[in-house]
Amino acid sequence: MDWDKLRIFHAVADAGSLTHAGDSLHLSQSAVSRQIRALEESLGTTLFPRHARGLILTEQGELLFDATSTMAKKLDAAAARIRDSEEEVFGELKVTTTTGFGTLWLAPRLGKLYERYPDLNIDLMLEERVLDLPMRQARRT
Amino acid sequence: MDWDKLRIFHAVADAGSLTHAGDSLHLSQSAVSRQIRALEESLGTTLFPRHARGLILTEQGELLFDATSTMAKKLDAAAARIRDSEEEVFGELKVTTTTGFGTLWLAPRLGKLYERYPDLNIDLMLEERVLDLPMRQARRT
DNA sequence: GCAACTTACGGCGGTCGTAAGGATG
DNA sequence: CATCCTTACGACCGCCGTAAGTTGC
Repeated sequence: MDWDKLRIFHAVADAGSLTHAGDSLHLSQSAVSRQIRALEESLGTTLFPRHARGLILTEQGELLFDATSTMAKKLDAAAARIRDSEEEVFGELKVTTTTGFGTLWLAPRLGKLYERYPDLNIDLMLEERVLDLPMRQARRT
Repeated sequence: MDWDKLRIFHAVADAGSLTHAGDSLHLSQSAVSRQIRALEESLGTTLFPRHARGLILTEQGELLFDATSTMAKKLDAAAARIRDSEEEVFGELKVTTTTGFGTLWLAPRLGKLYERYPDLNIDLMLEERVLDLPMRQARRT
């Protein structure tokens, strides 16, 4: 089963017509029609009565629409939480390392890290000696 | 957002590796890899740490996995209920109509109906006169 | 007749699988 | 060193959009 067809179906059931759903999905009416037909075939059932003026869900359609509504809701909530969780990474990060390692390995990778977490303040300290970590000179402030 | 990628993601998180997920999805490992990458890009986050021996979910991955688990569960339940609801149609259906209509319009369509509901027993009575419906001669037995 | 859905068809985009490259334990 | 993931590449499948046909009101 292709889950993306469920997304299409949900839009159609929500919009009440293939045409309107196609607009909001940026898809042609025929594309939506084919997706729905394929979904119906994979489920072995009819989701919408044939040829109604405004589409009405069958009993099976209602069942599926309940499911896709929950799915859409869960997905939105999760996406929102994911976005939030990314913003949680901030503050200062103090890093100490040897010059060679810092230059050759670390520096090229810091760009991506900073790109992902703009609120992260990175303090890179390059020295030839290795800091004594138990002394807590390298810590998150 | 392509919902089908969520299905792939769910299989991967469930299996714990791209390779194993590919097996159960009947997809190659590289295909799965690309789907996951595309999903990560569309979400702007990282779902799995790079290059771990057995894949481990990031915090965002856990969030998404919660959602897809619920989605998969809802979908399965709905699909089961849909299958059940189809089996509810059974019994005998007594149909009366004029010969012309029955032959030209109705008969070709009964095949599909019977195909969908094998438990439905159709009793087709062709007559030239129209039955008097209020007399309850056409009823569901 | 109009508005909506279905279906046929040609074209293009996307995804697949294979295979080679790089990383990890 | 074995296993897993990533990436490059060529090919193919499938889906899209257009447009014509059909149905219901």
